[in-house]
Amino acid sequence: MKEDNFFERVYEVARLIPYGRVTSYGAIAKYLGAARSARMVGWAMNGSGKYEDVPAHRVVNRKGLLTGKHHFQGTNLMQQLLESEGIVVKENQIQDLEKIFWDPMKELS
DNA sequence: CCACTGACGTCGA
DNA sequence: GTCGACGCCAGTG
Repeated sequence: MKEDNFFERVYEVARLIPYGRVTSYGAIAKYLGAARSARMVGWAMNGSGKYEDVPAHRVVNRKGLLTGKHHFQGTNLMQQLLESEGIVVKENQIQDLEKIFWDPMKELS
C-alpha cells in the first residue's frame, strides 16, 4: 500500500540511504518539500521502530550530532551501528560528515 | 478544549 | 558573522 503520508515518505527516503552514509532530517524534509518541517521528520522516526528497513541510526541532525541516539534502545547502540558501517563517531558526533553525508535531493535528484 | 513539548532547521535582526 | 525567535505537524498533559 502506498500511503502518501508524510511519515511514509520519510521512511522511504531513509531506506534509500546507502551503506556507510548518513543524512540529516532537514535534507529529507527539504526533499519532501517541507524544509521547515524537519521536526516532523524526526517525529516520523518515532514510528521507525516499527519499521525494520528504516535505519534511523543513519539519520542525524544537520550538525552530524547523534541527537536521536538518546531515543534508541540502548545508549550507544546508534553509534555502535554507525561505527559498524565504517562511520567514525566521536562523542555522539559524526566525523567526516561532509564525506559520508548523503543528500537525497542531490543523489536521488 | 487549550497549551506545551518534541530525533530540527530556516529566517530575521 | 553571531545570536534569537519562529515554524512545521502531531501527540500528550
